[in-house]
Amino acid sequence: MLLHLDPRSSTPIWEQIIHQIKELILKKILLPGDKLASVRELSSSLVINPNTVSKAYQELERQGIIETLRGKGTFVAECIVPKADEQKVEALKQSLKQLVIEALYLGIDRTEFIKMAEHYLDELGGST
Amino acid sequence: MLLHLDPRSSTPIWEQIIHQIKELILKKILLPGDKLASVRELSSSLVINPNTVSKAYQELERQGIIETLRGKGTFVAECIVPKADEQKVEALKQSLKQLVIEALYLGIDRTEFIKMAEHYLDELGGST
DNA sequence: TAAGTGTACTGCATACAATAATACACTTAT
DNA sequence: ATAAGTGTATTATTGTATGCAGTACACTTA
Repeated sequence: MLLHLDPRSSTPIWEQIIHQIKELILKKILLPGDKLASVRELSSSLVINPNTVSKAYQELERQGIIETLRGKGTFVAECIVPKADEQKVEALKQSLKQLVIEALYLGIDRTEFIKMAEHYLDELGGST
Repeated sequence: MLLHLDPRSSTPIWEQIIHQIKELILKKILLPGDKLASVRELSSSLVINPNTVSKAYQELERQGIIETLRGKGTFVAECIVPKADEQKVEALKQSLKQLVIEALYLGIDRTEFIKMAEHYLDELGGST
């Protein structure tokens, strides 16, 4: 589990952990049933507080992405059937809109933006 | 200037103001030279503190999107030539990557995501 | 002169992130 | 049984960011 944290980022550490674990799962580097590093292991290797790792794991479990067994550890859950949470989809659309606005102000044109999106969709298995 | 704020959002009010003004400019609803509502006007109509509006205007001016003349008011600047700020482009790519991850976990597939992106690019004049 | 601009500053309340230091409940291996 | 390793819970503390309140200043226009 090689995670790269940026302490100077404005996004909280526990969110960075969530993002990267999700990415590893989408890329099939972490497979269903795989054991994650323990709270104390990960917190020690990242030199952060155990509570911060615990918070990330709890949120991932709340989303059904990992499962935790007391005394045994935390594991990648089976492939989840994504439920169309209309509220979250709407929030994602707003984020996408903001991203498009920022891109246009950075001089990124339509084709370039689409190309970037396709790149990440391919990288993360968006067509599987 | 019809702005819609969400006090319960986690994104700061001053950022929400920035986002919406940028959107109005991209949509050509606000044109170069147009006068924006004054700090006190806008803060009064939105029922927020004048300092919050001032912070939004200052950031917009720092980005070269509006111009402010003391005692006269703030105005939409001339069309800016977007400079390819490599650092900001890189940050935007990371945000896009996160957005793709979230979308996939929400069950949004490749074609649907691309369709959403194209919609906003069209709406905001990404091909002009 | 008066009213309307943007700006600057202090203080205050609130919320969140992150840490520190413990303690608890459970599982596994010895 | 015991010890070590799991996740979890609690309390306290620190730092940072947001937002508001209040006030004051400098400038432009009528």
